[in-house]
Amino acid sequence: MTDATNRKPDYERDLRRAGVRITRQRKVLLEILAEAGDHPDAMEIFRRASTIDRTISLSTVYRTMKLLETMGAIHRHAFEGGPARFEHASGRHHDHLIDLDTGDVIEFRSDRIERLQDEIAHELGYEIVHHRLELYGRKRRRR
Amino acid sequence: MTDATNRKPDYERDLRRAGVRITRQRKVLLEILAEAGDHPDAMEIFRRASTIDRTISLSTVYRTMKLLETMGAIHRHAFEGGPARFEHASGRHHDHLIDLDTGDVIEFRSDRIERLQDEIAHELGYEIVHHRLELYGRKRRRR
DNA sequence: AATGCAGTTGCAAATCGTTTGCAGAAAGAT
DNA sequence: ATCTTTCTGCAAACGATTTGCAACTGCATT
Repeated sequence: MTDATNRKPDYERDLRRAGVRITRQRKVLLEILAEAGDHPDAMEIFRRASTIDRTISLSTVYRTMKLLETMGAIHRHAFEGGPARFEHASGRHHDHLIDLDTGDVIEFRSDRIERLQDEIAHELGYEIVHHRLELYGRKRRRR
Repeated sequence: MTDATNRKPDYERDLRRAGVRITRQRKVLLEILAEAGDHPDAMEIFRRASTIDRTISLSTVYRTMKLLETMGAIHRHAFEGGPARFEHASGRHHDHLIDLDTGDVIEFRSDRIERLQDEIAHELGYEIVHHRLELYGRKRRRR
């Protein structure tokens, strides 16, 4: 349904289409999400937004994230039980490798793993709705 | 190191060995964890413990879970960003399939997936310390 | 069995991340 | 320009978890 191949998705159009208003603060947050190359949490998004629009509130960040999530525009992660971190849902599905030393998040995908997951769920009598695969590791000492 | 094949691990011995005291409340909590076939959260553990020992406090549940976790005696999960849920670490490693309708947690394991994960991490220049694979799905309509 | 002390507890208060009630502000249709 | 409805900021509420503290208790010692 949603065009998932575009580099920069037109969130505003989606929002308009969903009948929600395009407010100043939503524009700012959308912009930040589109530009974010990482996986910021609410506080970090709030900080970034504040530099553009001093009046934005943390509540609005949370409310907007929830809105965008239910619209399927972003994904919410909670690595290691930490605070929720967000990323735009524009690209292809992928999983995450978290660098335990730096906290960096590296994206990857494996069709073979996806296929195996489906097989397993199927064997157990289930249909997968979504899944979450997180690898936690550290850089291999380069010898 | 730790005997991972036993049905019922001797937590008490491990605790003693680690130089921590075997208190009345720890005995109760250990017992509950050993018996739990599910993945209870702190409040649920507290409830179960209360039926055995009326004086146990929720703080002690949390403190003990943290202690056992750092000892490697239990694992902590946070499915879908919910409250932490615990399980004893005695058995073999496994992943989880969460039934979205009932909340049931089904354990499974796949050596093939584990192997693929290692490969992927390796390709990215990483060594996996641990990982987390959660499948969220619903029972397949039996036709 | 009594003693001593560090480790442990229950309680209440604090903390963290997140949500919510409310009155005022501002989209967007008319 | 006006109206209706949605949205906002603020502060207070919230749920899960942690912590400070004074009282208590394992347990090693006499």
